Amino acid sequence: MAVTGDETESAPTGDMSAYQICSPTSGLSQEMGSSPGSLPSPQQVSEEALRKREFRMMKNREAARECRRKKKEYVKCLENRVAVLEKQNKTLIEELKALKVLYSHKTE
DNA sequence: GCGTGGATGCGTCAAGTGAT
DNA sequence: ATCACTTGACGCATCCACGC
Repeated sequence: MAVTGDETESAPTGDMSAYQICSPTSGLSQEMGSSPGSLPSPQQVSEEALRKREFRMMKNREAARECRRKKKEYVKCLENRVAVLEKQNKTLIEELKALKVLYSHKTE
C-alpha cells in the first residue's frame, strides 16, 4: 500500500470500504463541548482545520479512484474502437481486391 | 531461492477549471 | 474571490516474470 502510515486499513484487495469518514483522530465529543457564542480556542481551530484537511484528503482519494476508473474505461473504449476499425479496414481491403479482380477481367 | 526491472494500483499534492 | 471537482505528476508498495 501507499505511505499513509495508516495500518488499520487495507484488505489486500484494495477494498475502499476500509476508508471511513470518521478517522481515529476525529474525536467529535471533545470539541463539541464548547459553550455557544464564545470564540473557539486555538486548539479548537486547529482541530477544525485538521478535520477539514482530512475531509479534503478523503474526497480527493475517492476522486482519484473515480478518475482512474474513468480513464481505464476510456482506454478500453478506444481499444474497442481500434479493433472495430481494423476489422472494417480489413473488410474494405478484401472488397477492393475482389473489385479489382472483377474489373481486370472485364477489361480483358 | 534471490535480485531485478517492468507493470499496476494507490494516496497525495498542485494546478487548472467551472460554478456560485 | 472562493469553493468543489478533475486530473497530471510523483513517490511508494506490491506483484510477476525472468535470468542467475
